[in-house]
Amino acid sequence: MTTRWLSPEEQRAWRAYIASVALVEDALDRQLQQEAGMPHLYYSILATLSETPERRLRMTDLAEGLKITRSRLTYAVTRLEKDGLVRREDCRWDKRGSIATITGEGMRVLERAAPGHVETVRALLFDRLSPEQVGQLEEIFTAVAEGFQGEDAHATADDVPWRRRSGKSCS
Amino acid sequence: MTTRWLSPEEQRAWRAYIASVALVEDALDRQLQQEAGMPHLYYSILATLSETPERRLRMTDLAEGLKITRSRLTYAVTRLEKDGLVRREDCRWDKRGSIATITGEGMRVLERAAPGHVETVRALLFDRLSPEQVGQLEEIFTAVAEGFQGEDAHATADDVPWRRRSGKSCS
DNA sequence: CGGGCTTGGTTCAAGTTTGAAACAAACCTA
DNA sequence: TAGGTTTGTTTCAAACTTGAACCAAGCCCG
Repeated sequence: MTTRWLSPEEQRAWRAYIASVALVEDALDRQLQQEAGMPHLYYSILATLSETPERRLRMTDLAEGLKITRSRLTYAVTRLEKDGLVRREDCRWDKRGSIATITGEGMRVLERAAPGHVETVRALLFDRLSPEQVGQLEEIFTAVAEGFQGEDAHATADDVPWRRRSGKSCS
Repeated sequence: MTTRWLSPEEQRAWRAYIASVALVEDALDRQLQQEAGMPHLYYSILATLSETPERRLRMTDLAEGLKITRSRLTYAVTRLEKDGLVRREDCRWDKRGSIATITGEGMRVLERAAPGHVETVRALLFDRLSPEQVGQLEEIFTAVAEGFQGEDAHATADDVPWRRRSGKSCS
């Protein structure tokens, strides 16, 4: 089948998207590195843990929630643990499991960094959008994210190079 | 001033955005790694060079166009050069300058990879959006990107941690 | 001309990410 | 219940990114 290239409008959209994502991620990383001494992902790990009822999450669930690989998470948590912001505990029900908890110190760092982070997100993104656009943004990326949901359910997953096969949640 | 936290809707939009960006970038990297043996950025470097009238660009211009740091580009071009897909030439007008050109082999690799890449972009993004949403996407990220334009022009740039100071284009 | 500042690019070490391989514990199932 | 498969996590080496430091080459102005 002959390739359906991107239309001019799609191309413009794609380019604007790619450029913005790079700029926003960079800016976010830089801001958080400055104010909290960690990149955005690490902040997100703390944030995710802090929002959980027990302030703890199994590694796999955390990785899935953040859409990152397990090994990336392992590395990040090891660093955060070294910094005393996160602690690892054993899972009582499943001896294979490892549970990450945010420490008091972790909470303090997070709370100290949060305002600046939110300000930055606003400055970079929301301040530049109309209320309708915020709604559109949500719909667009909800749709995009949905495209990935249940990936491994399909038998075709193996054929498709861009799909990541991964395990199921089980916390 | 007390922090203006994100509204629930903003929060949903932000999360969907963050998750999708991670998923899309990963999928893109994986697909290109499979089919072209290089990550998305490297493909973009080739693509950018190929679209230029002379199929060449100064390092700084290339870096600015792709919104990446010079050092990142240096590394990437070194690799691509090692693979024979890009060549470095001296800039005659400015002896400091270095110009990256895409080689014939680079063009071939690019052309071979392009259809699969476009397919993937469609599958991940455009196939999931209505025509109106494509327009919205473009407007949203054009606005976001514009927020960064002329960064260094402002005297306040130094105060703001998320801004990257960089030189002007001069090709 | 002769510093001194700016610009274009690379280099280097430290940090991060990737993907495959290794392990161990849980889960079948015959 | 033994043996094989799946699941949860880590490990390891190779690749990549970051930011600061460095080196030239252009520029500017007295």
